[in-house]
Amino acid sequence: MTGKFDDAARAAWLYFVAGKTQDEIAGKMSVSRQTAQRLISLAISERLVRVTLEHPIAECMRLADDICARFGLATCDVSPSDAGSAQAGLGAIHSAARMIERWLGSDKPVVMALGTGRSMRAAVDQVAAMDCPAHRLVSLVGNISADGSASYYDVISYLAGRVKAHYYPMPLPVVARSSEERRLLTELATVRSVAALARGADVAFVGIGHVGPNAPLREDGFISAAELDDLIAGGGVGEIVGWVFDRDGKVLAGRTNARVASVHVGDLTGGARIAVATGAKKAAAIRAALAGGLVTGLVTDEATARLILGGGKRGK
Amino acid sequence: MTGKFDDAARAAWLYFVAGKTQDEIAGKMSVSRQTAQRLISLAISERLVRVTLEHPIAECMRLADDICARFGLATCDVSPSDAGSAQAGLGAIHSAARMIERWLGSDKPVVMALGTGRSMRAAVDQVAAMDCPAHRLVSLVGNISADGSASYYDVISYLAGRVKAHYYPMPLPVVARSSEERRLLTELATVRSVAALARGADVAFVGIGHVGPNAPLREDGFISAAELDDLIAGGGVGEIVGWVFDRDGKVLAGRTNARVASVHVGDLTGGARIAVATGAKKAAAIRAALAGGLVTGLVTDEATARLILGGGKRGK
DNA sequence: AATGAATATGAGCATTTGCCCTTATAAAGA
DNA sequence: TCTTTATAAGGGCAAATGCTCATATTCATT
Repeated sequence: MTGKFDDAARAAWLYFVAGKTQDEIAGKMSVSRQTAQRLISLAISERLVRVTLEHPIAECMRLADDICARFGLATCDVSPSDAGSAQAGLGAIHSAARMIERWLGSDKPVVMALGTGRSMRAAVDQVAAMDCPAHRLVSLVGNISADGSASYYDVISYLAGRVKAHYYPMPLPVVARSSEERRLLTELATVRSVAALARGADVAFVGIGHVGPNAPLREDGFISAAELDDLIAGGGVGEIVGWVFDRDGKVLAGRTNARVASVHVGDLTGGARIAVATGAKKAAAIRAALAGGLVTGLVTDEATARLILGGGKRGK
Repeated sequence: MTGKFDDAARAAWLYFVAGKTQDEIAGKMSVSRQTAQRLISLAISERLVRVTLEHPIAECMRLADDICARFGLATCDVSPSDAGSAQAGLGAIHSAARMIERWLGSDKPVVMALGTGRSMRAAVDQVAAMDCPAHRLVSLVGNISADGSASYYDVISYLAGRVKAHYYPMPLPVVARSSEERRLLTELATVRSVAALARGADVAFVGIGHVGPNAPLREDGFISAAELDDLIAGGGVGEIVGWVFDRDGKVLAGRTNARVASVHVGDLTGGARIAVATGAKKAAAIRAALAGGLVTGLVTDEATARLILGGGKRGK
C-alpha cells in the first residue's frame, strides 16, 4: 500500500518533470482525471514540489549588492515585488523560507534562533517538511502574551514540528511588568540556559517591527498606547524582538527596553543575524537596524529595498 | 533597458511563485497576455525556473537503498519511471543533471571528468547555466570519431560553455588503429597531462553502453561488426568510455581494449565515479559494472533498478 | 446494526493556457 | 529609398485545468 504523499509526489513528478497532462497521468496511475488533479494540487500545497528561479533578476541583484555595500552586510536577498497584490512581501517570505531550509539542510548540527512576528510566521509556514533531529531551534523572545496566553504567532513550535527538530521556547512575557520582574525572570535557570543557547546560535532569523502608528508591539498588546508614544518621543523608530532602537540603530536606554525579557539580537555572538522585513512602513526601521549593525543579513523585496536605499533616487 | 531573460524570469516568478495568472502578469508588466505566456515559456525552456521534487518517493528510495547495499555503492539515485513514454530515461537524466549542478555549485574548485554518450549528452543539456570559472571539466574519452570528425555527442564543450568552466578535451580517437598507435598517442605530452588530470578528478560522470546487438560502440562507428562479434564471443557485456568488460565487471584483456585510448574509469583515484544509465538493454551491463566496482554511484530509473536487482523478483 | 461525521470520488462548467496563423515592426541589403 | 527578410506582437480557438457541487464510501460510535 503506497502512501498518499507518495502518489502525490509521483503525479507531480509526471506532471512537472515529465510534462504529462493530467489525463495521461490519470491513465498511467489508473485514477480519474480529477483525482490526478487533486494529487498534483496536494503536492503543491504540501510543498512536495518546489519551483525555484535559477536566473537572478538583474535589478534585484543590483539592489541587493547596493545594500550589502552600503551597510556592510554579509548577505542580502532582494526578491521581485509583487506590486499591488494582497500578498505584500510574499517574495521575501518565500526566499526567507528557502534560506531557513538551506541552513537546516546543513550536515552538521545547527543552532537556529528565531524571533516572531507576522513575517516570520509566514516564512516558516513555507518551509518544506524535513527531518533534522540534529538541529536545535531556540526562541529569542517569550511566547507569553500580556494576558498570559501563549499565542503571538508561535513561530518556533510550528517550525520545530515541521522539520522535526528540538526546540527551546522561552516561557516568558515579551515585556515584563517591571525591570525587577525582568531581572527575576531572566535569572531563572531554565531561562538562562535557553538564553545562553540563543546567544551562541549559528544563525538567527528575526522580523523587524516599526515603532509608530500601528506598531506591531502595540497592536499585539505588548505595550500600551502611552508607552508607544513615549518610545516615539524618545526617538524609537523600530524594534527587534521587542528591543526598540532609534534611527541610528542604537537601542534606547530605559523606557520599555528596561523591561524587555527577550534576548537582544545584538548580544548574539558570532552567528549570522538575518532580518526578514518588507513594507514601506518598515523602511525606516530596517534602515536603522542596518545602520546600527544589529543584523548581518537582510531579506526583503524590491520596493522596500529601493526605499531603504533612499527613496528611489538611485533608481534607473 | 532590462534584458529579455530578466523579463522572463520576472514573469516566471509572478507565475510560479506568486501564483498569478498570465492575464494578471500581462497587466503588471504592461504586455499582452500572449507575450506573458511567451516569457514564461521562454523561462521554462531556458531553464530559468526549476521544479524539484522534495518528497522522496518511497519505492524509488527503497530500490536505491537495495542497490547501494547489494553493490556497496556510495550513492544511488532512482527516479520514477515514465513507463511507455517516448522519453525513456528522462527522469534519470534529470537527476543526473541536478547532481552535476550540485557538484558544480561547490565552493571549492572541482575537477569533473566526463564520459560521452546519449545519456550524458542529454544530461548536460539539462544543466542550468551557471558561472563557475574555478572548476575544470576534463574528458575521459577522445572526441575524434573514426572518420576524423569531432562529433560524437560533444558533451564536454557544451557543458563547459553552459557553466563557463575551463575544459580539457582529449584530442584522440576512441579506439586507435593499433595498440602501437595507442601507445604513441597516449604518450603525447598534452594527452598525458589531460589524462593525469582526469585520473585525479574529484568526480566522474560516465554513461554505460551495452555490448550486444546495436551496441552504441558499434552504432557510432568506433568498432566494426566483426570486432563487436569478437567482443561478445569474449564475454563482453558492457562498456564504459570504450573499455569493454565482462559480466563480472572485469575488463577484457586484449581485443579492442588493447587499442582503447580513453582513460579507464577504474584508474581514477579516490574521486566519486558515477554512472548514468537506463534501459532494459543496459541492465546486464550496469549490473556487471556495479559488481566489478567500476563505479561508486549510479543514477537510473525505477524500471532499470528493478532489472538490476534481478528481474523484479524483489518487487512489491 | 444504525447513525452520523468525515473523507474521497465523479461530473459539469467557467477559466486559463498553449499554440497556430495573421499582421505589424524592425533590421539588413541593394 | 525601397525591398526583402527576420523577428516580435496580437487574435482566435481547442485543449487543459481548477473548482464547486452532489454522491458514495469509510470509519467510529452508540
